[in-house]
Amino acid sequence: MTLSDVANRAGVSVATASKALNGRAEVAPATRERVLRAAAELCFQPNVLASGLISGRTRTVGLLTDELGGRFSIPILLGAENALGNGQMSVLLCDARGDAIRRQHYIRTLLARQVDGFIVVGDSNDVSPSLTRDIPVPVVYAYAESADPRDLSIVADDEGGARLAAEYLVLHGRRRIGHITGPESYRAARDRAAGLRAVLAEAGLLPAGDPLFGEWSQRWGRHAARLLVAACPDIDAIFCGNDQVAAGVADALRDLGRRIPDDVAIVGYDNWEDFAADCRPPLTTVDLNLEQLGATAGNHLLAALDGNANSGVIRQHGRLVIRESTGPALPR
Amino acid sequence: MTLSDVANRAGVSVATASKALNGRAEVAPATRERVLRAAAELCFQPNVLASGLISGRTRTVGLLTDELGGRFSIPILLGAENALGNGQMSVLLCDARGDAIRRQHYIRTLLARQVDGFIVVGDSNDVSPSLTRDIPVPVVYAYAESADPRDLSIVADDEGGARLAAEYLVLHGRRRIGHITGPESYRAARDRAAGLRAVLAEAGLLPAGDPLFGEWSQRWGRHAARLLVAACPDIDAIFCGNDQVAAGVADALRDLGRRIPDDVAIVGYDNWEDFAADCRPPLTTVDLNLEQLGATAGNHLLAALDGNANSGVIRQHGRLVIRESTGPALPR
DNA sequence: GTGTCGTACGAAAACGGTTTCGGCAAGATG
DNA sequence: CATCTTGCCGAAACCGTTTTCGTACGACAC
Repeated sequence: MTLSDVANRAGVSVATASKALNGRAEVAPATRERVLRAAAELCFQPNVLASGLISGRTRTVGLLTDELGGRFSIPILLGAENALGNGQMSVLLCDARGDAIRRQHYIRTLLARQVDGFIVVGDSNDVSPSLTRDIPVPVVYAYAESADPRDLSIVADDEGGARLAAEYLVLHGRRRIGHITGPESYRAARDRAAGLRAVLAEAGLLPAGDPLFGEWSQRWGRHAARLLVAACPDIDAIFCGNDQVAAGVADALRDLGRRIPDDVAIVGYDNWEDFAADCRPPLTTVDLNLEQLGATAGNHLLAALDGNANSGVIRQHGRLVIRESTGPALPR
Repeated sequence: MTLSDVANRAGVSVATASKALNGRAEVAPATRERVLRAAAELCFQPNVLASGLISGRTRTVGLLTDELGGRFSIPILLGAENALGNGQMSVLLCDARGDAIRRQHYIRTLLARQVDGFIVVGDSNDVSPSLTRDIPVPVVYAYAESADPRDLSIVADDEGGARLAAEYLVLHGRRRIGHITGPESYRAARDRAAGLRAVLAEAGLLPAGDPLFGEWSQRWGRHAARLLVAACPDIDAIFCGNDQVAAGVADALRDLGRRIPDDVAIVGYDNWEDFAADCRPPLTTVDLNLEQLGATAGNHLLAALDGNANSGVIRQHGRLVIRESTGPALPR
C-alpha cells in the first residue's frame, strides 16, 4: 500500500506517481489518469502523516477542554468539529479536567504531534491566562476569554441573552419581575443579572427585589422561589439564571398555588432540553447557540491557519426559545 | 529542532541520540543523560508523527461515536481517553451523528491518518454491523454490541443492574413492585425489565402489573405513575427505567399524596446526577459505570495493539447508588 | 535535414527519524 | 600475556514521500 506499489502498477516512477496524486502540473493527463486508477485499485492512502509532516501540515487541530463532563463543552465541540471537518481537519481531543498540570502535559503532547492549531474550550467563568506565548501555532479560545487581548476569544453573550428574555417579559405585560440565579462568583450570573437590570431600567420598571444569587440547582430554585414570593407577593414573572433553577422555581410555585404562566411567567436560561422541554409547563428559555459558537471558533481557526488571524472578543448571540411558561401577553 | 541538532549539541551521533531518547538499552547512562539534557535545552519534540509513522505506530486511535450529544457517549469517551492517555495514545474524535455515510467517511479519514485502532461507541440499543472486515486495525465496540462475535464488545450489564435495584427493594421489605420504563424497542428497557422480573420470581413475588413501556421522559413518568397507582393502589415500590422517568414518577406521587419513601420507594437508573441528586427526594439509582466501561474499552484496545486481542462480549457491571428515595427497610 | 524549444518523465537527493551491524575499548577469563 | 566477552557507540541503510534537476523525446521553424 505504498506509493511505490502504485507507481509500479501504473508503470511509472514514484516521483511521477507523487506528482500525479498531488495534482502537480508536469504530468501528462493520460499518465495522471493511469496513476489515479492504480491508486484507487490498490486503495492507496496518501499517508497523510508522512507527507503532511514533512511538508508542514498535519491537518489536525488540538481541542483542549477542562470539563468535558459538563454540558457546555459538548455542543461547542460538535460545532467546532463540524466546521473543521468541512475544512478536512481532524480533531485531537484532550480533557484537562481543570488541572493545570494535565493541561500543560496535553499541550506538549499535542505540539509534539504537530497539531496545526488549538481550540481551547474553557470555563466561561474565569478569564483564562493566554497560552499563546508558548504555542507556535494559532489558538482560538471558545466559551472562555483569554486574558491577552491579542488572542481571539469567542464567548457567549450573556448580557444580550438576558436582554432578550427580559424584553420579551416586559413586552408581554409583566411588570414585577424577579431574578433567581446561580452563584454571584459566576460571570455568567452577573452578566445575566446586568442584562435584566438594564432592560428594566430602560422600561422604567423596578426589579422585584435584588437578584437572588445561590447555586445552579433545582433545590435552590425551589427555596429562592418561596423567599421571593414571600417578599414580593405581587410578582408576575421570574427570570431564572438557568433551566435547573427555573425547574425548581416552577415546582415551588405550583406548590404555592401560583399558576404558570397565568399568575407568574418563568424564563430559564441554557435551553437544556431535558429540563426545559419536560418541565411543567415547558420553559421559555434562552438558547446559548453553543454549537454555533463552536463552529465560529472552528472557522476562525481555519482562517488563522490561512494567515487571516483575528483577535479580540466575539460575542455569540443567544436566541429566545418560546414555550408555555411565559404564555400569551397579559391583558392590560 | 531536529534530532541532528540534539545529537550535535550532545556530541553524539543521531543514532545514539535516537536510542537515548527512546529509552533503548544500549546507551550508557551518562550519555543518555547528556542527550536528554540537550533535548530539553533545545525543546526538542520527538516528532511522534514521523517516528511513529515509519515504524508503523502513530499512537493515535480513532473514536467514532454516533451521538456525542447524548449523555452516554461522554463518560465513555472520558474513560477511554484516560485509559489511552496512560498508554501515551491520543484520541481523534469523530461524531457520525447517526449517519452511515458520515461514518464511512470518517472511517476512511481516520484510516488515512493511520490510526492504530478504533473505538466505536454505539447506541446501546442496536447490534451494530461489524466494521472489522474493512478495517486493518483493531476495533473495540463500546456500549453497543458488534454483530460479529469475533469482535470485542463492551456493553452495560442492564439486566444485572436491574437485579441490583430489585434485590435492594426486596431486601428492604418491598412487596408490591411496579416498573415504569422507556420504549420497549430499547434493548436496555427490555433487559432491565427482565432483571426485575427474574428477581421477583426468585423471591416468590408477583410484579405489580406488567411493565409500563413508554418513553424516557418525566412526562411519561408522571402519566404512568398515575396509571400504576390507580391499577395497584397497594403498590409500595416503583423501579423506573431511568432517572428522568423516576423524577416524573416522584413528582406525580407527591401530587397523589403518597410519601416517598415511606409509602412508595423509587429507584431510578443511570445516576444522572442532575436529575437524581436534585430530585425530591434524591433518587436511589443504578450507575452504569460508563467511565469504567470506556476505560475497559481503552485498555482492551491497548492490549489488542500489543497483539493480545480478545473477542466476545464483556458486560460492565453497574452499581447501586443509594439515596433517600428508598429509605430504610420497612418494618415487617 | 537540422536546430530549438517545451513537455513529460525518472534518477537521485532530501527529509527526519529508526534500526542494523560492525568496531572499538574495557574488563573478564584462561 | 593472549583471548574472549561485554557494553557502548557511530556509520550506513532504510522508511515513504516530496522535490530538484537532468534528460529524452516530440513538435515545430528554418
